[in-house]
Amino acid sequence: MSSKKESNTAKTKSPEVKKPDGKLPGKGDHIFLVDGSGYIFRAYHALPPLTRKSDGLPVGAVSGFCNMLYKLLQDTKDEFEPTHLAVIFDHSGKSFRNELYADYKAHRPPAPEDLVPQFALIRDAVRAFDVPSIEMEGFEADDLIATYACQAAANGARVTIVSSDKDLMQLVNGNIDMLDTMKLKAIGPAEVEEKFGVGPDKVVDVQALAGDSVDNVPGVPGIGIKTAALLINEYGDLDTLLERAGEIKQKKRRENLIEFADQARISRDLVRLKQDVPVTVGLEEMDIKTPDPVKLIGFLKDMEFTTLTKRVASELGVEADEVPAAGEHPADAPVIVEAKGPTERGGAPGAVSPSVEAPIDPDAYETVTEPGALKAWLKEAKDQGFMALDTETDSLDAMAARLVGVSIATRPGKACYIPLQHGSGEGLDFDGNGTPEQISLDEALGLLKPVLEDPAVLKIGQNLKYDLQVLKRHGIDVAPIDDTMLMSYALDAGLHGHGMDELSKLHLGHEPIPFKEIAGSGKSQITFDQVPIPKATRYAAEDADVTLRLYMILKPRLVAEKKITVYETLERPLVPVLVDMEHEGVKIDRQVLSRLSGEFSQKMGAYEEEIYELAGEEFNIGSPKQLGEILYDKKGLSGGRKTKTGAWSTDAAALEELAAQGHELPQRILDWRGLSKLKSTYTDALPEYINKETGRVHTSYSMASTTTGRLASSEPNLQNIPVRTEDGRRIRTAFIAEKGMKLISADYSQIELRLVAHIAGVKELKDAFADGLDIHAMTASEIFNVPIKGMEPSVRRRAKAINFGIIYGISAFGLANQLGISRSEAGDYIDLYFKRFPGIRDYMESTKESAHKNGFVETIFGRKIHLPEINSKNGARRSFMERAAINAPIQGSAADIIRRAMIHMAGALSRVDLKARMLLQVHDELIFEAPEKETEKTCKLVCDVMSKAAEPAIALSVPLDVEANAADNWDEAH
DNA sequence: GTGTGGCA
DNA sequence: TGCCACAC
Repeated sequence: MSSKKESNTAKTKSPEVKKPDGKLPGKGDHIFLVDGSGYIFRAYHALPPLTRKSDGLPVGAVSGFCNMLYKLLQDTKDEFEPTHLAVIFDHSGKSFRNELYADYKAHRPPAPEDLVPQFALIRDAVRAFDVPSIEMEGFEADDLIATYACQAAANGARVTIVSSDKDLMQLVNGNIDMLDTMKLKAIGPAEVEEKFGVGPDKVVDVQALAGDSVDNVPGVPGIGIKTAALLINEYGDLDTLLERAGEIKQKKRRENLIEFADQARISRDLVRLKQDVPVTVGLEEMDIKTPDPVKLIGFLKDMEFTTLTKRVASELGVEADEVPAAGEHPADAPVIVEAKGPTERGGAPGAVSPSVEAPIDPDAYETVTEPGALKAWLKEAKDQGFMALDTETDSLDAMAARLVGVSIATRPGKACYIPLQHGSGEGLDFDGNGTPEQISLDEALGLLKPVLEDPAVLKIGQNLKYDLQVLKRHGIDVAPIDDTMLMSYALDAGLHGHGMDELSKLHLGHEPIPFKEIAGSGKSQITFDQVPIPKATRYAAEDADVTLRLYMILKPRLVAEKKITVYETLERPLVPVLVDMEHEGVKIDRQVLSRLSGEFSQKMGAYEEEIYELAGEEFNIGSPKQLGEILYDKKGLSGGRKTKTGAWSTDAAALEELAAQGHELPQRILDWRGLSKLKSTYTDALPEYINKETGRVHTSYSMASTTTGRLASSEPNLQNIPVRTEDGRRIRTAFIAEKGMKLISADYSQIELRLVAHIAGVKELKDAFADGLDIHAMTASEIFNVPIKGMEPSVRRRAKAINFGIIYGISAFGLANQLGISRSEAGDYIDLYFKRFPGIRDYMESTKESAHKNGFVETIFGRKIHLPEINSKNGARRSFMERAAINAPIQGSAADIIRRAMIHMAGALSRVDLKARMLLQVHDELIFEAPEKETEKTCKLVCDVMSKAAEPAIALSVPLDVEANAADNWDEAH
């Protein structure tokens, strides 16, 4: 141990002090386990908000944490002679306790916005101190601490838990104590007894009875810590107490103990810490090491903690000025430290600070063809904790694409391309020596996998969902990730698109090499594996380089513009969820579709004959131009409208008008059109999308193509499968469950109207939803002043149209069209509606006003939707944007809620061990495939997760009702 | 109001 | 490219 002390005062870094000695703590050793999460919150709340001077990055909690950790290391050194130390964090997301009790910690508000980005920085700080930073998915820090404490104590070591969390007091015994560094107070068995009225071994029983409002542990009503201690001291333990509860004299207390016995037992399971977590980091890895001065001081300097930097430097005997600022944060973010202006350039010589502005030069990229070279790139990524990543494939279909190559960027301007399957096509010979030189696919994947799956290496990409999909099919589960496309979306939805080329031009002023230029276009287009490797390197490595540069611009903006929570809660975590859904696909019955297709063509043939007969000639029914001429010019039907291009309008509304006049031809055209659409778009097109390997259809969801936050589905679009007409619904019967499985469809009832009630604060609507009333009938009754009982269906229909109109930012014009009434009549309806629900008019007016003033609106979760043309001089255009402004918070909030539900769902299902897979999302509906035997349980869980999806971020003033049904096909389940 | 896709 | 039709 004395040698340790010497190394603690070593003057410079040397190889041996960095090397862990790997000694397992035993007799005579003293291990310190720091409750990192507790530390973070105390640091955050105890200190005034502090931001980094150069760029405003919030670093208050980081500063407090570093000071505490440093002080701990200093203060304890002489007093306790610690030999081992680790900092243990909660893993984000839920723990196994939510499985026991869904509401566990449900009252916890989300972390403050300016604290969120500091979590990763604090983990970096721990690493900079060369202290192990430990966390595990599914477990809380307390359980890890309990496991390590017991292991070490069993081995004869002394243990000190650095925390003031009362939940950890159950662990205290002769070998284990606690230290509250804030109050500089040691907590031993006596202190525990003072707090709980019982010894540490009975703390769990007392907590089980008393409950905990902070963690939402239910306990037994009417029993606090005092009473609980009294009872436990009298009866010995919880089980005996509950068995003999009948003996208790006080009536209410007796009744509650009997009624809530099970709840007390669940509470005990919640508070009892797990001591057998399958930890992956061993105690021997916690031996105290002297930090590497370059790493530690580099980090502190980068954070701009001047005082602490000086203190640490003098302690380590290093000149702080000689150490460059880290310039980036391992495992999290290469944050730009330098200022933008050219005058700020030319800092300390040798300081390597990545610059987004260094010119982009495709000739500078490296082609990696040797395993050794790949290893070097990956080592750099691992050492710095991040890399930009891009994959090249031979197809745009992620479920069919072959991986052709991978590109990596580690710094702006420093990027490489690793060709993997070039030239495998026939007759290709790029260098005249047979196939191109490249690392074999298997060897490259073997090298890439540990880094791409390393939780300490951040993978940065542009639309990474695609790359994740491809790599998943090659056995690699990439994590953690950051996505520049989604960052741009969280920041700038509505302002512009979020594709790489567009972002590059916009933010970097650089136009990336167009794909066309290397692969050609049209008929002569080649796939990427056929592109000569030098050309491929220029293109592929540039994409990784550009992505990294975009990241360095967009990531700080998320913090500065307070969109980090939107990104972290609604964008980033959805990526792996969608990867799984797309990967899973949905089963489609080919026979059903082909039968329908035949049936539809037969019917269409019959209609065609009839149509030609009525028209007096044969023509292309599918051509609006020809059709208009036949109907209006030839047949001379009246009342035709012209489109803005001057052609006759032949849309459904126009044809329906003609049909209503008693003409037969337009009705037949409508019938024909309906079938034609069903046949071409669905029955004929869908089978083409059945994947050869999986036999299922894998749609692709785009996360950043709507302005409001909705997803969009394409190739094929499974969000517009017919449901309205009988013929259309038959297409849904082709979507089926695997044998032994069922499809479950769960949808939100009236979610957008509920959000209107919540956002606009309309009491009558909120009450109606709370009471489960028929909302359209209720609206009709209110505005037309008729009783709900015995209401005419047409009256309810009108109210329903108005309700929809509200969601869309109603205009008299639109409502008139919808209901087939005059504009003035529609205007009267709207007036009536607003008179009855003035809150909605107020909401619309204030939304428009703020949209005009700010140029954007927001959802209830803070998602921003920009409306750059809201102040357009063109009146029609402006009105259009105003309606979009009214609709966006409603549609967008609903989209946010279902995104949250999807993100929560994956964990919720696996926690209770249900095998169901989420397959599809259709805006307010989620479709699952579940084992027949689990359908009931799955329906319940799905409804539960969906209806609570807004919590705990938002407390909605309306309930979110969800309906779920199971069946063999989608039509019956819906 | 928000999308995707087929067709001329 | 515009029109039309399907979904929520």
